[in-house]
Amino acid sequence: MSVRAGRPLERAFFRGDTQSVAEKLLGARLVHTALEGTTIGRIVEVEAYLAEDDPASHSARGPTDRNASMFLAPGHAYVYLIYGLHHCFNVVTARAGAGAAVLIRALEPLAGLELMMERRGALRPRDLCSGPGKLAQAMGLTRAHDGRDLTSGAIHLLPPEPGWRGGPVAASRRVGISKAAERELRYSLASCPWSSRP
DNA sequence: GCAGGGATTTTCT
DNA sequence: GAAAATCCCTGCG
Repeated sequence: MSVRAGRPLERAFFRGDTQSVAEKLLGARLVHTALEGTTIGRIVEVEAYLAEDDPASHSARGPTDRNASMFLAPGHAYVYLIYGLHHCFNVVTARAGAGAAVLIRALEPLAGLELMMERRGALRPRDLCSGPGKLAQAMGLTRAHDGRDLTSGAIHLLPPEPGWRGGPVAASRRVGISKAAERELRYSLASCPWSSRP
C-alpha cells in the first residue's frame, strides 16, 4: 500500500449530517480484502436514508433483527438482503442509535477486476458494479459483513487520490421506493459512465 | 433497444 | 397476502 493510497476514513468522517456524508463519499474508494483477493471500487453513486422524517428508510419503524446495524455507531456496515437474493451495502452515518445510512449504489471498478468478474460471471467491466446488488456481489459483501466496523479491518474506505477531480454532483430521486419518492436524496457524479443509470 | 416476469427473505397490513 | 433501497433472462422489434 503506497503513501498515496491514504489512511482509511475515520469515524468522524461518517458522523453528522447524512446528506453531507453521502456527498462526501462520492469519489472515495471502497476496499475489501478477502481470502480470494482484494477488490477496490470508487464510489460514484449513493443514496441517503435519514434517521428522521424518512418513511423510506428501513429504520423508520425502529430497530428489528434485520436493521439493527443501522443503529450502530457511524462508520459501521449495514448489509441486508433484498428481494430474497441480492445484497445491498450501506454505511451507517449520523450518530449511534439514530438509524441513518448511505446506500452505495454504484462503483467504478479500480482493482481486482478479474476477481469481480469471477464472482459475477464473465461480464463487461461496465456491468460489474453498476447497481447496489451488483457491487455487493462483485466486492464479495454479504450479510456475513453486516455490522462490521469500517474504520479498521478488511473492509474500509480510502479518500479520493490527491488530484482526483470528480466534477459536478447531481441530485435526483431515490430508486425503487414509493414512500417519500419525491425527495432528491440520490447523489451521483454527473455524466459518469459507471453509474447504475443515467 | 425495451417490456415483462421470476427468484426468494423480511416485514407489515 | 403483498410489497420491497434488485437483477437477469426471455421475447419481440
